[in-house]
Amino acid sequence: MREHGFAGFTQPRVASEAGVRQSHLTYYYPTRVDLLTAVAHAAIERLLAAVDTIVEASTPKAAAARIAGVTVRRENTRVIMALAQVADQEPALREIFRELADGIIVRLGKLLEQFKVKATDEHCYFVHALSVGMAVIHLATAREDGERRSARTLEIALNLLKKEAGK
Amino acid sequence: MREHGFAGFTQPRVASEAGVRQSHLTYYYPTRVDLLTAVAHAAIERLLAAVDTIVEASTPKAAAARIAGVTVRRENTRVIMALAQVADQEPALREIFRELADGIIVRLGKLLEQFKVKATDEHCYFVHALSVGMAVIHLATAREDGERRSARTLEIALNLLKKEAGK
DNA sequence: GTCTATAGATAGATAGAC
DNA sequence: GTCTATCTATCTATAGAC
Repeated sequence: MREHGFAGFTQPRVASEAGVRQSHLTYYYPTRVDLLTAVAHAAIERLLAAVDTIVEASTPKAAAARIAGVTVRRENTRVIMALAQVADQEPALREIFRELADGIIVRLGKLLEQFKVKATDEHCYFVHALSVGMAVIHLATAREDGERRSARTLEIALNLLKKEAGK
Repeated sequence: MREHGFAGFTQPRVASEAGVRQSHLTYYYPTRVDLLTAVAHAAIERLLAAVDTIVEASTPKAAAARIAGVTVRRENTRVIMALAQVADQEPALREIFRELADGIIVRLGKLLEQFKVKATDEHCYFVHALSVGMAVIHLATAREDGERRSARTLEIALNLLKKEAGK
């Protein structure tokens, strides 16, 4: 999934990568959705861990750079995006994505508080959505200046929030 | 694609919906990518038209509401997201998405200028990414308060930009 | 030029061997 | 419990009929 996205994620391929027969894979994951659910859990744990390292940033500029770094990891975006599409059609995965979203909001809350920025859920959601959007746009357009652009835009956003809080 | 997303978009289904045989569909669109490219052109034209109606909004609040309305049209997001994933793997579609991104930036520029907001490309990109992110999060989580949340967040964002410009 | 029968490949799932 | 041969469904693409 990291390489070929949703379309490339098939039982035969996964089995082959894992060194087992496709027919054996279905013993552990009887249906395709079972397998996707397991992948979703793993991917989300990974992503939240990445967000945790962002929270450690000490300045808004450093945080912006770290978030930008995550948004341009295309393999990462590819996986989450593929899973998001499954979530759109599968209630089980949707639940996992709600937990992911909540987890990110909590972590961003800590980050913003650290910078003495007003950290309501709405402000956290704002930063979250902005980051997701940049990641998706980067995946689809693959522009070379993606990371710089993301970092600059995040800096602008965090600064705006800071000024808002300063009043 | 509007209903079942990327996974449901197959030649047999499209052909059936169109009232022709699958084998006939391949006469007009020899390969799957040809078909996807045609769909991308149509979807993007549609989306830009929607953005055009947003630009007509006379107040930031009205604009926020209209953008929020677009972000929660799930069938819409489903299509664009599916195509974005194809773009990730197909250079031909990537080019189309770059044009889409540029088209949106231009239109948002007009919108922001209308509100006397500093409308650099970066500020437009900011609003674009924020909107994309909200749409994707809404697709994956399907929360009921999605539209209100989107509208509120966009209002906050536009207000922040306005204050920035007021200085 | 328009359309279809058919091929060729690959997907996901199951019944059953060990 | 672990693993596989095999079945069925479905997909994309082509060669060729009209």
